[in-house]
Amino acid sequence: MTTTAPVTIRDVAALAGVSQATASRVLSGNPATSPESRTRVLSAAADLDFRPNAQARSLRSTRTQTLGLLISDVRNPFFADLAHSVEQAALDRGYVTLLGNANESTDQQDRYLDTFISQRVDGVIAAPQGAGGGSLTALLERSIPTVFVDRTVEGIDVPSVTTDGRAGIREAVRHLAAEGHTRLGYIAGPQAISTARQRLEAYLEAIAESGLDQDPHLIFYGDFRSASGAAAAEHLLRLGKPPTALLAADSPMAIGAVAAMRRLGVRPGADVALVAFDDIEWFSLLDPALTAISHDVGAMGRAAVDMLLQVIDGHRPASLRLPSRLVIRKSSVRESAVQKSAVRQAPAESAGPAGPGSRNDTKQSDQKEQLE
Amino acid sequence: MTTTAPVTIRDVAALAGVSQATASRVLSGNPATSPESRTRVLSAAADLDFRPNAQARSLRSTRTQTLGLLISDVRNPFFADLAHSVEQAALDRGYVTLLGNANESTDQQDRYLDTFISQRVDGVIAAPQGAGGGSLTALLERSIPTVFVDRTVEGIDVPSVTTDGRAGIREAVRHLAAEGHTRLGYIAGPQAISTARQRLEAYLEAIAESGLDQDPHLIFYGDFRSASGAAAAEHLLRLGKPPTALLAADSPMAIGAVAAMRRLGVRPGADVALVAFDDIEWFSLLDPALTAISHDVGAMGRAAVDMLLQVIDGHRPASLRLPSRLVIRKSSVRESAVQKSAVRQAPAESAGPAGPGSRNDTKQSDQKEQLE
DNA sequence: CGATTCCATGGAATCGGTTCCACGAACAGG
DNA sequence: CCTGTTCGTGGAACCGATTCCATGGAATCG
Repeated sequence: MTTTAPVTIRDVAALAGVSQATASRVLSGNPATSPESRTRVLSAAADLDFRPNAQARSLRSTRTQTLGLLISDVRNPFFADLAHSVEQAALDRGYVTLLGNANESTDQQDRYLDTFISQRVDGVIAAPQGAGGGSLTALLERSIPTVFVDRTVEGIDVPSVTTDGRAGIREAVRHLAAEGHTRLGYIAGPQAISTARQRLEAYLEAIAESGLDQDPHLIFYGDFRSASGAAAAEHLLRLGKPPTALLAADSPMAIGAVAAMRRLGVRPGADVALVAFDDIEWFSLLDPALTAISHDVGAMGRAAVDMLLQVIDGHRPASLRLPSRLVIRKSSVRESAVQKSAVRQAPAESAGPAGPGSRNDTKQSDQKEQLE
Repeated sequence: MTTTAPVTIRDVAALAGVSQATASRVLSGNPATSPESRTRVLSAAADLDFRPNAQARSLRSTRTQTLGLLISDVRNPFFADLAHSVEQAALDRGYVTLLGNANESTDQQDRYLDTFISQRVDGVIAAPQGAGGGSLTALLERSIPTVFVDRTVEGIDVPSVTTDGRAGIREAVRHLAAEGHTRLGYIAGPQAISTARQRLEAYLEAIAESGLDQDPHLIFYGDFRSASGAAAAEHLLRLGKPPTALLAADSPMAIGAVAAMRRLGVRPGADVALVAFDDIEWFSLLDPALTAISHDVGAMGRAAVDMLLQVIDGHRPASLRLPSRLVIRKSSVRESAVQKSAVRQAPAESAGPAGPGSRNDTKQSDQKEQLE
């Protein structure tokens, strides 16, 4: 338990027989160094197993090589995917990621943004919620490079990468209309969140366009978590004139809806159609497989990092809207029981590269194949 | 774009009419301050919207209020849950979490551990992999407080929170034996990881104990990712004498196995039984619902944080082994087609509080119920 | 060959907090 | 009334890097 004093750059310089300044230049890649001192410093650093103190470094240089990622919940598979792609893209460019879970709470969001400010992160990628107040303003007042991802905040003008849900939702509504549904139930997200507002708006437009029933009782406001999706399904399916199809504004609520339908003895697909916003790897494994509005989360995360680095470099990149599209599976297609059992044995979309097993292709790095 | 100089504690002190030292004492909660100067400093800080520079603070105080969490992949629901609980528990105690995804790669693990060292995190919670070499050793040589979670490394003696998989696996094997299976297929994890080794060992013991077939061809070594689970199922089910039940050592591989079984036209439960290690919220939503070995991830994360804080305080807490237990669902129970359709409408375990919709009860904080 | 540029280098200032230390005032005890 | 604590305070050192600036030697140029 001898607490040996940590190795500093002074020790490295001393061992290498050069000044502290030279050691620093070598170790931070400054070109103004002779090959001679370069080798001496590097070998001294290696001998001492020197690890520069990031605090000291960034105190002077005002760059931390750290970026903050604010999301609402890692347990939501969509955000887990997003966190993963952001983190990997950042790592590739030499940044580490500080992760903050707002837990769909504005207080905790502020708490994390404050932390990001104190930590002097070089930039922030945020899936924000609520209005523009609080620490979000503090962030911008300090002109800390920021980009929004997935969500935006009205009135705050920062570059963003979002999904254009409109196309997917319109496709979904048309698809359900084509299947003969006229009364759809919509499980909306919390209207404090931009994506929830946009999806609801797009939905309302789409049902008007397709001439479907616009009864406001068919809309239930959830909170983007699974429990509220369950409550929504129960409520909607117990209406006097229940809908024959449900559309959930995010995947956790769709999961909740599936659970509630099971409890109520309602079979998704056969009895009531179900469509989810956000496609998740294993949605195709449910029986019936879940129809979903899909978008490319990996691309979204990488684009957000690229964009943020541009902002850090002083540019002002244009916002990006990524497309969404409907992936039709069994949960929204009427069919007889016979067809159904046939389908179960060989589901339509499972053979191709879109199948669940092959979805890890974002980066086919080191897939050890097997070895028995 | 007027880049105003950031507010420092000097500015706060000047406005409050006290010295820098006093301002610092007030702002860091040092009791040796008069109520008089306390109010003056606090109001000055508020007026200027002062945010202390965490770098400067921790450079001098050698405490960063930051801890590093190293996991292998956030996209694995088990680790997402773990990350969430660790992060929340840490936040409650005033720490922020630096998240590192090793991506099941030792190189990336080292890269993140190096970052943690450079960032001078106050402690590290790691689900490690590989042998004890590399940056793991560097961490311990610097006596940086560390605890292992979920996994351990042979020969490295740090406190850990792990799951005792033995009981769950034995239960699972007995259950399958009782269902009449004699040839089980086992989808093992990579043997560089402690949990994979332990689970395999427990499995081998259990099948010997239950007198089941010990044919080594029935064991397939995957990599804890879904693609390898799919490969495993395909391989095992195409053997000359295929197994009648599969046991997967983690949930992504189980998901891959489900996908592969679908592709092969093999019905989980009815044709081949399937049991997964790690229970996931929506496993009960699959049809048939997946039998799984379950453990309390939230408790694991919280315990890891508690333990780490004790190590930081200079104590030497004892390691903790959390229990696992088998949750039997339809995927491992033989039944007739008639029973099956009845079950689909009201699955056995969905009514009670263990149902999927209610699984968010780890912390029933602010569940907005609904509002329509 | 002398003047000028180039370049690697070391000394010292610096980033923005925390903390050591000395000091003076207030207060309690004898 | 004098001594001994206690307590809040300010000045200054300090944490460990980066970076400004001056310097001297080598290389280049007229």
